[in-house]
Amino acid sequence: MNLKNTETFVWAATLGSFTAAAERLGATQPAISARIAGLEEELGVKLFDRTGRKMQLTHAGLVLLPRAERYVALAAEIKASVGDGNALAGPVRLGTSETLVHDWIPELIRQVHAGYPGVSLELYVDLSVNLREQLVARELDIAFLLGPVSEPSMMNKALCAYEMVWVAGPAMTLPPGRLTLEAMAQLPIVTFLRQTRPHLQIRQALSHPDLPTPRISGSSSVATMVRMAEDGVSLAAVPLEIVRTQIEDGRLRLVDTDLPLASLAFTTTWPVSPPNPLARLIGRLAENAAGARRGPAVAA
Amino acid sequence: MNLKNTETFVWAATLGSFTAAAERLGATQPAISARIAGLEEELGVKLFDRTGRKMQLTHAGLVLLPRAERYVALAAEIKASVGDGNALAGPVRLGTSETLVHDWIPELIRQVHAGYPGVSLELYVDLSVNLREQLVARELDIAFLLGPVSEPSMMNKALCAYEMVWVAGPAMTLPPGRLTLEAMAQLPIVTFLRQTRPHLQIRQALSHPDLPTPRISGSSSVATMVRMAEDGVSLAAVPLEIVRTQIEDGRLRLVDTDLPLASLAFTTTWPVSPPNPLARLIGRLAENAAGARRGPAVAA
DNA sequence: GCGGTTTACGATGAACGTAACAATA
DNA sequence: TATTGTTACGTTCATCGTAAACCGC
Repeated sequence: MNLKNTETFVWAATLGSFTAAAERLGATQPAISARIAGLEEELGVKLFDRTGRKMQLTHAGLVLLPRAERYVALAAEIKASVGDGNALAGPVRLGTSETLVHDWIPELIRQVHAGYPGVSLELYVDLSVNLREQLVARELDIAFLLGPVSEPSMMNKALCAYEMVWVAGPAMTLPPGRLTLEAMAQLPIVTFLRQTRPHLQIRQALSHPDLPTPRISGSSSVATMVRMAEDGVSLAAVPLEIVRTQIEDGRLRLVDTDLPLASLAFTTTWPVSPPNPLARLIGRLAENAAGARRGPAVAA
Repeated sequence: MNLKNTETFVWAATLGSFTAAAERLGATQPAISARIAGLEEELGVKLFDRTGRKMQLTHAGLVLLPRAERYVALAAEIKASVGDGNALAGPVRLGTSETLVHDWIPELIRQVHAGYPGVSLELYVDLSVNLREQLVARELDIAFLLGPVSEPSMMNKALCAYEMVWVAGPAMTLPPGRLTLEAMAQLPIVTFLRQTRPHLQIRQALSHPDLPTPRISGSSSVATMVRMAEDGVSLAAVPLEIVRTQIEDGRLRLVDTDLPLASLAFTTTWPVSPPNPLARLIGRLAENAAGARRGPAVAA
């Protein structure tokens, strides 16, 4: 019961391909073949049915899979509870929305590097829709995104929420008082990309026959959005937490509008199988990092 | 988390000595040192405190031990449930009372060889008192003995019971009717060795000031006892099951006496730690073998 | 000095990557 | 023909046993 062979089996069974498992595990495909063959020889049973285009688990393989997952998980639990930080080692592919990168993600990375030197974080910053796909394809081990992801194979856990606010630069001339939808529809607006929830919400609210066609631009970069607002180019819809310092020193000002924005509720999302203890560790650390830096509670 | 290293740790921790673990695992002592060192390096913690005369588990070692036992047990469970008979392999040191060797032990050995070719049974036939000591010293993995063994580290399970009977050869001249204690005390008697329960029971019953000094001889061999009875040399106290064929074909006859003997209640006994799945397997097979061949139920 | 552990070292065997081969659709 | 898994082979690394050194009683 070689642990490496067992882990390889779990990945090959989950991904349904030796080649994919080889990529995931950073080994060559023949090495995966050899590991599975070794496991099959040790147990005296075939685990995969190799006839046909696509690999299929045999009955023995189906019986083994949940046990192998427990075996791998137990090994990780031992390393976590008995070993020092170096015992838990390996790459973790972490996907995250950009918003979080501007808040507590750097702190998380610091904590991981300090407490678990063996863990190498691979950070993939992308839109939640893309992160979702990558999770399903097992290209990510864990992600922080606008969730939850409604997939039976995915676990979700509420992580943190951000109040969305309208901001403008001091140079921008605005009508006095609260902005009406009519007034907003005439202003250039910048927020997240089209595929995101805030963007969709704004577009829906302002897409009304009685209103002029709104000019909403999407940015993949929070920094860009903030800069455009600071320069007076656009009204911007952004998380309050991200622009808190700019508001405090006057580079941006809050704008009251008739269009209150839903807050951004992030979740930690990860595949239930194969179990990835390193990913779970990152998830727990993220809870702390997010909790410590989270702003005041906000209604959804 | 190499399984072999983990198993080695469990044995070294249980036996409190690398040398003892080396003997138990069929390896040299430096190999054990290397395995423990490998585990310590992988976990980044010391598991044994080597200062002083005798090895001592560190805190980390104490935390690891129960987890390592679970790890080893899970690996064995996988082999048993997924693998074929060859997956479960290794030596099992089985201790047994001689009585059982004359009944169902050969059948058990046949079953093990047929169903689990990788398991090599090492059979140690000895008195229950000695088997008990060997179990405590972890020199046996499992034993069938006159139990139970009252040790916190031992598990006992009732296995089978044998009705004890008095038999004599056809040539022996006996007073008519039921034998009184007085009559018995004048006859040469053969049964198990002095340290055994039947021997003690008979000696106690016949050691009375009003009776002549009984002549009780003990034999380490059931075959010898039977032979002595057949030849008319002695009255013999033996398990009915062992002499059933001799009684049926007239080589021995049952003798009614005023001294009814307690039946022999055997238990399967094994150390709870380290967990030995192979030993448990043998124990379960023994239940079947003993149950299938067990004679009629007998009062204690 | 003695029982027991670690260190040193050479040999055996396991695991990997490269490359060539085989099979399936 | 393209994709995927297997076989062949040379290299590298881990593990073991023998032998010697080390250490606490």
